Amino acid sequence: MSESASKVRSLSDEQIINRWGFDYYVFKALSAFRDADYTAFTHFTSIIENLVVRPVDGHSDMIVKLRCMQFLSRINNGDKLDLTFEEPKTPLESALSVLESICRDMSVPPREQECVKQAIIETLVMVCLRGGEFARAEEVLLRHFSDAADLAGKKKLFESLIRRRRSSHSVLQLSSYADFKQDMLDFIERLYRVPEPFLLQMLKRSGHPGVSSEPVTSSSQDRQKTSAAAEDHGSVSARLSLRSLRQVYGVLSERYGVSVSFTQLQQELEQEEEEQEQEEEESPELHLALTETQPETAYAGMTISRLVQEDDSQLSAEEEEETQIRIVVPSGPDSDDPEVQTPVRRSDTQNSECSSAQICTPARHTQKHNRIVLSSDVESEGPAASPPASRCSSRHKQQQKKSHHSESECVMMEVRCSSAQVSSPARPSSSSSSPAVRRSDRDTQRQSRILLSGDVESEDHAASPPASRRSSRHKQQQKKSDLSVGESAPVSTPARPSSPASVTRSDRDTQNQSSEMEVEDGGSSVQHSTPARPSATDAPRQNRSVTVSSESEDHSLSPAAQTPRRRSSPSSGGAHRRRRARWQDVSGTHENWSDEESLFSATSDRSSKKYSRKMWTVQESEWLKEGVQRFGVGHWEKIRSAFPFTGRTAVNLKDRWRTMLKLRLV
DNA sequence: GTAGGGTTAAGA
DNA sequence: TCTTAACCCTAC
Repeated sequence: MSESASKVRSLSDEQIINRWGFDYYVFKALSAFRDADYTAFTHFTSIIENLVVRPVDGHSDMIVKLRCMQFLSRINNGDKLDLTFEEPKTPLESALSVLESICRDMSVPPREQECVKQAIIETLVMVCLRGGEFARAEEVLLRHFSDAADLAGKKKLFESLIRRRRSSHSVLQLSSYADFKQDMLDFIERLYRVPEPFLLQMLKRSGHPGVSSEPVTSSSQDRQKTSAAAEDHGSVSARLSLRSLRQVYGVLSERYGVSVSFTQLQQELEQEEEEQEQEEEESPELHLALTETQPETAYAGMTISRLVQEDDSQLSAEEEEETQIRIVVPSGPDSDDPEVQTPVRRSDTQNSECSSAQICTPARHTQKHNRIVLSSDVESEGPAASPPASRCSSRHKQQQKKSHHSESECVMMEVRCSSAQVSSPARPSSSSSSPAVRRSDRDTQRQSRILLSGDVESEDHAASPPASRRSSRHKQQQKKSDLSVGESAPVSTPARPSSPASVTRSDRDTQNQSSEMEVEDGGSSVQHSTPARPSATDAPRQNRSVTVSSESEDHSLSPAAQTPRRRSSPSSGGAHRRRRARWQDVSGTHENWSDEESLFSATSDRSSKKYSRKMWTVQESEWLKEGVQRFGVGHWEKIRSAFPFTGRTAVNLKDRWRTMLKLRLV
């Protein structure tokens, strides 16, 4: 067998399946974008974002796809001037950077490149003007706007509007932002046509009725489809004979270069089943929960519970039960928003004046509501265009809800961290990729996230001085060993009130564990070599889960995960504690993933610039190594833009390289 | 943009 | 309190 084939064989089931999932969600995200269902788009990018922190079989076009997603995410948020993907750039400026990378990686005709660039810049100027940000408009105009003769008139006009502080002008209304988004999508699609994903093909081949690669058309439809798909999935698998499955697998695995044999998979499956059975003995409900049929729980609780069940076999039975109960409770009257359901659609905005504020608000609302949604599992979207005032009221609502549901939200965060990492459809993207889910003990970052997600919680989380942070950290650490994960509420300090954020620590840890994404890009896959570092009392990952499987063990050996900075609480007691200990053990640090790390998510609040530390993931280190191989040491900027680093500067790369050299990792 | 020394945050 | 990875600052 060829080397690559054996490499493929060495891939874990998770890597392969994540790759399928990745392809699928990229496909869906593009479809959603095409249908101007930007809410769904952000949901999908959020899923992708979470997916890629898990080990993924990184095939050749993965980076291209990631770039496209990055680009569209920035475009999608381009009318929100208060968001940033990379400070201090506006989303559209970030889009320009991504565009450069795209153009570098793929052969884009210079003419088209220039056109797209110019379109972005013009739109950015218009967005600034519409939003009354004249200084910024001027800056953009000076810094980016082409001096080409044919654009001189337009430039002059913009200059004049800036001078006169005019935020409305016929020119500004000529094109809507929604049109612009679609133009950018056209560009991406011209550049790279995403093939139909393997999973869809599988589903089609299974003869499953109603399966089409048609894009989602609206979030509500999406919901229906999603839930239908979820329901149907069970029946499909039930209907498929082993023989036909083997045939389909044969054909498709050949096409997609998956050379894990069917028999091998079967064996693994059997093995897993055995292990599952063992687990089942310990937590029979978990197994039950994995079935599609649900007890007559409220609708609202169902999907979330399934999410929990499908993914989080780490949850013990008792947790499971508790989780379900808690999730269902809040899905009361205020769990949905009647005024919602109006995504920004192209048709809507075409005729409208389409001021940036108008465009902005829905997304914000979405982001805000998502958290609620998450706990109620009723997807809702923000009102199409609500004035700031209504935002405020909705904010209050949110806060009220928060106080009511803080407990359940805690659970939700827990749910997310273990199960919904990859799959929560209700999870907002951008900021949302969870203000609260991310590193919570970073005031600045939390603050920025919070701001981004609609300022909902910002008041509660005023930045605290380092000292208090430290003390709160200590407190947490003290409590850590006593607290079970879901009980984070008591962990409250002025700096860190009891909120989902407190849970995020463990959440973070999980993410850390999963952060070492092994992209085996093409043939150059390099499993990260383990540095000879003492790995403390690495409690074995005894709580193996269906999702994490033995993968995580490999990862735990990675440098990032192996950093001695762990507070491994002695694993004693119930599953809570065991799991927690495991997270702590493999996490390396709770800060492996920070806000900026999200591939598609924006952060905001450029003002609060505080030193926050973000550990390097194995994946990033791999990129760096590859970059150095490709471009040579010292070309940090080139390397940075050649890989989808997020939140990393060239200097960061240089520093990391220095550290890697020091640690003899290279 | 990069190199290299200094500083800081956070785990041991 | 020590150690160290990540980050900052400044000179080039």
